Amino acid sequence: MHECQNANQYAKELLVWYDKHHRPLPWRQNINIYHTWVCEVMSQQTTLAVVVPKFSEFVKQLPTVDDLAVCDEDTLRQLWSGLGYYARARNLKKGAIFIVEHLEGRFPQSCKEWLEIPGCGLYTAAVIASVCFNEKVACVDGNVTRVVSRLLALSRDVWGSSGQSVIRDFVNSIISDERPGDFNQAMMELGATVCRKTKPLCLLCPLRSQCLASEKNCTELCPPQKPRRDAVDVELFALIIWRKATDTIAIVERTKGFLANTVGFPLIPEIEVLEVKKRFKSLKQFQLVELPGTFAHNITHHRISGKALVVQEVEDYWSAAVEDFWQKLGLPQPFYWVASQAIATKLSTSLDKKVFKLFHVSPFGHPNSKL
DNA sequence: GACCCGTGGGG
DNA sequence: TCCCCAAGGGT
Repeated sequence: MHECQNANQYAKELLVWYDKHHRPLPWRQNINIYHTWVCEVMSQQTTLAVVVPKFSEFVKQLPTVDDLAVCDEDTLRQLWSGLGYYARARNLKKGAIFIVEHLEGRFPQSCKEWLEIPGCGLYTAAVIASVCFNEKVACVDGNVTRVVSRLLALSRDVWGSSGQSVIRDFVNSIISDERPGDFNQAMMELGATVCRKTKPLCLLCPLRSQCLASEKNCTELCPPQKPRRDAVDVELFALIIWRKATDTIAIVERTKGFLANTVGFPLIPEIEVLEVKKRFKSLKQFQLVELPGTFAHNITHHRISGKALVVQEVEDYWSAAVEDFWQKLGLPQPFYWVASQAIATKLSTSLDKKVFKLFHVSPFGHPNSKL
């Protein structure tokens, strides 16, 4: 097992290094519970270079938990645009509402209490509790897992729940008594900048003399690679349903599956396109144009290849039969009409922006061009 | 435990 | 161009 006299040594060396070398991230300037919460949720599975500007804009537009709790969905989506994993934004707002409505706007004070907040798991609750409340609780993310697996030369699986427990127990055994928050951030910072996945900079590492993987020269084997799913190819169509009379375009709220909790163009599997085309073609009020070109987009392990179909209503039809027809088409609901000039500002997902680009550059599709 | 969910940046 | 991946959490 790990000896206690070493525990202080790990923390001591690490904190000396951290004080000297940590990056000046915006949320590190002065500790703010709301800021810490927002930046940690934003940072989940996301690179910090992308997070930093998004974080600043987010807390500028929504400075307090009260602002977040009452913000409109469109604002939230725009602030989250480019970050992905949109459930995080939904949970963040749910958490804000919970804090405002059930905790009288007072933030939870411990790791255990933070675990009750939507979107806060073991990692996030531990970071907030240690950084904001000086709670001595280990936080274990991908960086920390890598650092510890090398310190202990663990080449067996460390990503499953039992492996994560081993990592967490070890970190709890060496965590600083005086500065648990800085210690946790230091472990992550070390993993991000020195104990990197590939080409670790062992010569710069403050823990080198205590690192078994460095000693055995086996950093490449520790930790073992996370298992990954094979990519799956998906073909789909985006529908650009455009009312000429009002110059508006149909936007749907996606409630499940890909891009849940976002709004954008209706998406249908390639295999259903024929049926949809047939239904529109049976009505003289519509003209169909399949835009030239395709767009490529990845969602987790799905490799999406997409095309866009413009469905233009050249004579009035929707005003009378819209609800019924929409339902018969099996398109996502609810939907609403957005002025074509305002479409670009409504879209928040990368996929929708790619679709819009196909539309915008096309002589067949541009709202300002004559069809 | 298995599987789900986005995106931008880097090699 | 293509593949890899990053300060995870929910179901």
